[in-house]
Amino acid sequence: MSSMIGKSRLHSPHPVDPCDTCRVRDISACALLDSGERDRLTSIMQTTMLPAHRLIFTEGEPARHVFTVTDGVVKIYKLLADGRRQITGFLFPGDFLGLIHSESYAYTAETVTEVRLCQFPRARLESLFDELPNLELQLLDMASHELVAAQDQMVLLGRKSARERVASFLLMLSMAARRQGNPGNPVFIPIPRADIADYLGLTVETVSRIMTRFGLQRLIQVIDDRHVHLVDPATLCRIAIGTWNRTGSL
Amino acid sequence: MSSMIGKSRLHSPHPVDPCDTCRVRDISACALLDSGERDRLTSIMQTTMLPAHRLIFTEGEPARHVFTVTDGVVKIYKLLADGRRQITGFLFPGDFLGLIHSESYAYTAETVTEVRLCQFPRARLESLFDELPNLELQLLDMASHELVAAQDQMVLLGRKSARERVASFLLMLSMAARRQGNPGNPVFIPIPRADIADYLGLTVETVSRIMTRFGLQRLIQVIDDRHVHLVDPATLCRIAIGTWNRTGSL
DNA sequence: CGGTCCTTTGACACAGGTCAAGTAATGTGG
DNA sequence: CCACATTACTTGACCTGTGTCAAAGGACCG
Repeated sequence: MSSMIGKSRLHSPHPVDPCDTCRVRDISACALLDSGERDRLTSIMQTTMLPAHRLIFTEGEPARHVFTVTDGVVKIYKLLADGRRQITGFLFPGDFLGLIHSESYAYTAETVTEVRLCQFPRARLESLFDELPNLELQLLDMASHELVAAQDQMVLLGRKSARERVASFLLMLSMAARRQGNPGNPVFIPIPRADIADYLGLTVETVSRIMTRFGLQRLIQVIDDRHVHLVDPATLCRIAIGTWNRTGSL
Repeated sequence: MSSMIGKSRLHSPHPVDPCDTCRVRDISACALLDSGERDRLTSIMQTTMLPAHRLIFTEGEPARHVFTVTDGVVKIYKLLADGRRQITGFLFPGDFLGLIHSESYAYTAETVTEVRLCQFPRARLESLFDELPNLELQLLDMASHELVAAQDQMVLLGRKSARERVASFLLMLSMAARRQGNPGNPVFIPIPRADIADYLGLTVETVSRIMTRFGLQRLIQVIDDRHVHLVDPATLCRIAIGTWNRTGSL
């Protein structure tokens, strides 16, 4: 059965305070837009800093803004009535948030670390569609990439073993770091075990046990809770994709 | 005029069945397009009939076409190296297939029943983007609905018990039937157990056992392999959403 | 110091997987 | 029409990977 770990702890109910906001720069990762078009975009956006463990918006809330993450890590999740939680994704700098074709958000978003966000009022963003036709294309592009990621996650959740899930997760983090220009190998894990568990469909205990086992098997070296050196990334990768069954004596 | 996200359905003058909003609709029936625009679309499309259990395209294959299902059921899935399979979705009439912003398909698509498809050459579809600006918006709409569905499926796969998954599945089928104007209650299950299992992240045996248990508990009445009467849909629904823990003596 | 939170570890339980057998429906060839 | 595969589904007995529960160590903090 599923876990119902620590839901209350995670809900610090402080929505975005507009007073925190101040206008800054952003590129918003739109390769399709030229500089004039980007200026048009930046003109309607607002930058916000949020501390860790802060709600950005909740499932069902009217969707008034769309965001991009410019710094830090955000998690998005859905809850079942009894508190079971599934984290459907982590967002890193450059990722888009709240792109939902409906009046209300379909999930809850919360900061994991301290986060810098760019906020676009949805109404004004949509009014730019006529003006910036490439914008829609860009959004479509993003949505279909998210869809691909979602399908990979369904494979992970439906068909992978716990070891395979954890291996996939470590490699995912490593790649995310590299994409941001950070070193991918001593992997920095800005995400607590409870969130990893709820992302992988496991319990904290299982995640913890697998990490120690990977350590004993010399696949990784656990530096501390938040830092892991990938000693044998090739094997980890084969574990992650489901080629590699030897559990070893451990 | 509706250049606003979500306008097509949510701001429509007619009240809509909430079930309707859960699914992507046929692109050529798209509300955003006028009849001339629809003609433009139909001019580049081709209709095909396929028998059951036929590959439509495979993961990794160059994505040359985009499809809509007009009749029958299609499954899309991904495989792990050792043959484990995760079905990431079933497509019913009106659903869109192959909407991928990349050179190759991200998953395999196969007919479950006999199927009628409309085929659009991707290159020609994309060249219509300038001509029919609403088309992109419609595609964005579809993609974001699929994304919502994908997130629900992640909750199911990551956090729901076997009973909860099977209950969710039966209700999903019932709603899909109703959306197509068919009776939703004696549910017709055009999908073999093996496919149900690979969709729910279970085994055939477990699916089978749960179905009989639901029968013994008078929640459903199994007419035959492919027909089930939902005797107590309310309880099934509470099971599906995770409110209802009594396993009963069975 | 004594709390609180996060993580790890151990002992144990159980949901669901595995393996194997049995039944029913359908098709196939003679 | 009958043997006889073949395929799909169910059922039972058993096993195992993860979940559950409980405890303990560290880090941080007022």
